[in-house]
Amino acid sequence: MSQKDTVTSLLDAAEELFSERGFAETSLRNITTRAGVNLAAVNYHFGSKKALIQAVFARFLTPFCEQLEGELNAIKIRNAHTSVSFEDLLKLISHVALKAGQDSPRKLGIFMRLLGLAYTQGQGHLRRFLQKEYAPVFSAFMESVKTATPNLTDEERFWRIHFMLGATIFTLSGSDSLTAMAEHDLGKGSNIAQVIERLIPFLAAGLDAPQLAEA
Amino acid sequence: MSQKDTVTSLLDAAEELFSERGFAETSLRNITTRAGVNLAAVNYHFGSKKALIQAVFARFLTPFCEQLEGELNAIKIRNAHTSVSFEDLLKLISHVALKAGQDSPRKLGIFMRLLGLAYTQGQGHLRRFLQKEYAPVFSAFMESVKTATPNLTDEERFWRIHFMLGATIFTLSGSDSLTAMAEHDLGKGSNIAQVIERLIPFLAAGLDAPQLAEA
DNA sequence: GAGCGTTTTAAACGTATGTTTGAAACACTT
DNA sequence: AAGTGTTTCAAACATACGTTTAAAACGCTC
Repeated sequence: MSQKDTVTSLLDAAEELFSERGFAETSLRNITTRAGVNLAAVNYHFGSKKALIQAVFARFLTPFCEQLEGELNAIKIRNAHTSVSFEDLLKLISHVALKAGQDSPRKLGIFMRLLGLAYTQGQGHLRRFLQKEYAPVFSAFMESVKTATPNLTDEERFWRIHFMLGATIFTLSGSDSLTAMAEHDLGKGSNIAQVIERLIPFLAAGLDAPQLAEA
Repeated sequence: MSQKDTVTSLLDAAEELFSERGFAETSLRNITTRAGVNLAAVNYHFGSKKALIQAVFARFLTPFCEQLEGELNAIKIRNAHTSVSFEDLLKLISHVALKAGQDSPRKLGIFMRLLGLAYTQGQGHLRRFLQKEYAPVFSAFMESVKTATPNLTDEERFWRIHFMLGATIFTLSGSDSLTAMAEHDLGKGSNIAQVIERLIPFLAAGLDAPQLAEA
């Protein structure tokens, strides 16, 4: 009956509750109750609710970005003379993402939902935190995308990347309810890895779509 | 100096503030202050904050769905003997959407952001309201999509529709900040109509992507 | 086992929220 | 102009929130 320590329990509870209800709709009392710890524990261990939110992201994002950076360098070295295709990059990032959430199968879905919330809910402090903390790795990945898609104009690439981001975050963050819907309507469910398998050809085809003539 | 009546001012203010900050983060005092009316006006005219949220959606969605239903029937009659292509359906719905927000150019973006919030934020009452109120039109449109894409398995179509939904909601709801980003990074901004123009080929290509073999 | 830094606890604090109230102001018919 | 139903208003209400506090409990070294 190894009981987790307070900090881990808090992060676990906060992660789940935030992903279910959003940040503002989740109170510290909700979190501490589910974690089975005292209300004051959040402010004692993290300092504030905002800091707790950032810690939830950091726990997932820090190892994820380290892993991504490593694999990115590895593939660049491996393909020093040939070129890295965009589909290679897609597979690379989805592989790293799946591995980052491997301890619990739902983790990746939960985190994708959090990422969606980070985009949509106010939480200016969160955006600033993510920017300051993880921008370099993100930029490096974007540079690789750029050299992998030399046929696209910068503008077209910019927008298509965000179309892909939207499709990914939206469907993976809602994968719980979507697979439930699919199971109900079609009799066939899916797990998140299967959704990603379906997603990749869709994204690859979208990125390769015929380009409108420039103005 | 025609001053709008209280109900309209409240809906306008609520719409903007909700889309900027989310539902829970926007207080009735924020709304009534911006609307220039008394705090009690919300509960007098709408009954509660929840009812106000639903009213904001209804103001956009009711005419939108009526329009969509009409155009859908029209195109079905027009193409009684030929078939309606998926790209026709895409253009149809984007046309109706652009028209629905035509009075103010930002309206569509604002509403898309609200739609994204409806998906991500708790607000169970909202989902129930939207389901009860607008499910029939949505289903009719989906049926048309189904007959327009006979080559897709039900499962593949289900997922690709949601990939498309995600790309659309995500990029259109964030079109303000994304166009700002594009302007900053590339020196070229866009309006929402141009984003939709870029979106359509992307979505069409994704939907037509080669299909994996069934298990 | 005494002493001490760390952690947990129950209680309270101040503030902000959604909602209700009862009187005042208004619009409109007779 | 009186009367009536509707709308506005300032004030208060009860509740929930994030945060702080001071004491108690704990873990560990000497």
